[in-house]
Amino acid sequence: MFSKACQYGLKASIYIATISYDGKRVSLKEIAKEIDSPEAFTAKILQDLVRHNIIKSVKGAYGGFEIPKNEISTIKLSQIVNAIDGDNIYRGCGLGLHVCDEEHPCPVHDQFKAVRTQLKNMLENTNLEQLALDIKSGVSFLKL
Amino acid sequence: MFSKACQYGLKASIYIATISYDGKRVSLKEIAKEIDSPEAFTAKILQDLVRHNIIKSVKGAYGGFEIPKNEISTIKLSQIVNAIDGDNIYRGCGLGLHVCDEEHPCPVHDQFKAVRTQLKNMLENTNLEQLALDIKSGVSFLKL
DNA sequence: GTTAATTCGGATAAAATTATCCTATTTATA
DNA sequence: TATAAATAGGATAATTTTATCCGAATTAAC
Ligand code: FES
Ligand code: FES
Repeated sequence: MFSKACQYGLKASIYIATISYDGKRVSLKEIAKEIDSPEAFTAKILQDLVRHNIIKSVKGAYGGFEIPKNEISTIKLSQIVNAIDGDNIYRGCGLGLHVCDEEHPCPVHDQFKAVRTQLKNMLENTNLEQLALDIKSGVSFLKL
Repeated sequence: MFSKACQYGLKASIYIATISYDGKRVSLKEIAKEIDSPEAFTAKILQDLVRHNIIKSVKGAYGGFEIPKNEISTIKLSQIVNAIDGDNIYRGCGLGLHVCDEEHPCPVHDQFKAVRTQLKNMLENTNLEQLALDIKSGVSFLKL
C-alpha cells in the first residue's frame, strides 16, 4: 500500500508531533530509535518532508526536528503520503492503465475507485494531532 | 497498491477469461499484446498462476492458457492477488508494524483497517466472469 | 519422424527501492 | 575561538522488483 519510505515518514511525523506537542524538539537519532527505522534512510525522508514544509529542522547542537505547535492539528496524513509516494494512490488506476478515466475505464474501475476514495478521505480527515495524542496516552504504538 | 506483477496477473486472467468464455485458448504472445505487458515477465506470472491452479496451461503447438468455462465465475480477484502479492494487503499493518493487532495497534489502525476491509470485500466479491463480460461488451478496457 | 509453435524453467540483467557511509555545514555552549 | 552535537547532501552499496534471454520439453500437424 505505502512504500517503506512513506511508512517511516508517517511514523516519524507522528512521533515528532508527540514531542512538539510538549514544545520540545527531537533528534534524528531518537526518532529512528522510537520508530525502529534505519537512521540514515530516515534522514533522507525527513529532509524531504522539510523541503515540503511539513516539518521543520534546526541545524547544529541542540537542533533537531519539530512541528510548530499550532500546525500539528492542520497537517493531514494525505500531505505526508503525497510528499513521499506522490498521488498515484489517489489518482492512479488499480490495474496500472496510464490514466484512470471514466471514459476508458479498466475492468475494476468502479470497485477500485470506491476503495481509493475511502482511502483518500481517510488520509484527508486524519491529522497529526489526533494520532499524537493516542501515542502519548499509550493507546497506540509506533514500533514492534 | 498492487505490484506490477499483480496488475499483469489480474489483467491477463481477465483476458484469458474473455477468450475461455468462447471455449478458446490463448497464447502468451497474444495475452501480452492485449494487456500491453512485457512477454517474458508475463510468462513468469502466468506460470505462477498455473501452479496456484487458477489458470490452466497447455504446452506445445496450439497450446496456450485457458480457464475451464465453468470455473470462470468462481475465480475471485482475491485469489489472484493472494497468489502473486501474498496476504499482506489483507492482514498487514499500514504503517509496517510486524503484526496488525488490536492489542497493540499502530496510530492509524482503526482507519486503515476499514479501508483494508473494504478492499478485501471488493476483491472477494468480484469474479472473473463479471469483468470478462464487460471487456467483451466494450464497456471496459485492458490497455492504454 | 520432422517441424513448428508453444509453455517451462534457469540464468542473467536492468531498474527501482531501501539502506549505509562519509564529509560539509551549522550552531549552541564552554 | 574551539568543541561538540546536530542536520544536509553526495556517493555508494544492498536488496527487491521488474524485465530479458535462451535452451529444454511438449505437442499438434504435416
Ligand atoms: S481506470 Fe482502472 S481504476 Fe480507474
Ligand atoms: S496495527 Fe497498523 S493497521 Fe493494524
